[in-house]
Amino acid sequence: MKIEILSPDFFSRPTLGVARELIGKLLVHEENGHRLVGRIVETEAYREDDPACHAWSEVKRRNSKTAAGWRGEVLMGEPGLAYVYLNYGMYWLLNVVTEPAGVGAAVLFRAVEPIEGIEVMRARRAVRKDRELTSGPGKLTVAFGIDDRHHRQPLTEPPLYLAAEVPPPALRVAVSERIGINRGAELPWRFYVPGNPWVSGKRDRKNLNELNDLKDQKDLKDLKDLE
DNA sequence: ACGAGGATGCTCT
DNA sequence: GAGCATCCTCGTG
Repeated sequence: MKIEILSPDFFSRPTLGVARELIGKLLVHEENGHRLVGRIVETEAYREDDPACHAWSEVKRRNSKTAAGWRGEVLMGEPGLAYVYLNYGMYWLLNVVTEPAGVGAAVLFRAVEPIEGIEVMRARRAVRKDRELTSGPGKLTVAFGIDDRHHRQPLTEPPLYLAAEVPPPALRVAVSERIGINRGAELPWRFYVPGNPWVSGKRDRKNLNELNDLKDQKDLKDLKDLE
């Protein structure tokens, strides 16, 4: 499999476009002599002007000097860095920082399809079906061995990085509202591969709107920067 | 098949 | 003390 590591330039762009284009890309972790590879099948965008974004209160407060030690400070940092945080006290969630430095935004990785190193993933995840290995944001970090150690690390170089498959796979991309949030819940900023078994949540979920149908939605204004 | 509830810890009020 | 970008188990039908 021929792959090309994504550079910081890829992430230094409008967040919705990055989130959409990350669908089909690869998440790779090289560790202990083995290589874990997953194809990204579900992402969510979290933008600075978005009440669900962890940079929201900080931006609203117009506190340009972010307090040292604030975990979300990296969101305002260089594109391509990892933002990793503990959610519900138990699960590390992986994001990649987007947009130029100074803008607080990121893309959350919600699901990947196992491609390589599946034995290691099975060993880390005590589940019966392979479909359960990486079909959720907390599941995939366990399967890939991602935790606090990766916070602030660049995802543009080994051992943990994002890459494009050459040639790229032909995948459909669908859009829906984001999962598990209250504020900003109506924004259609979740991207996924319709029908892929590793997409999180219940199967046959509603909202199978194809991306091309977004013209008909009133959120076109927000999605303008997908071009 | 589906829903309710518990585990568990950090952040903000 | 509440809320949280979750996951799993154990009820019930």
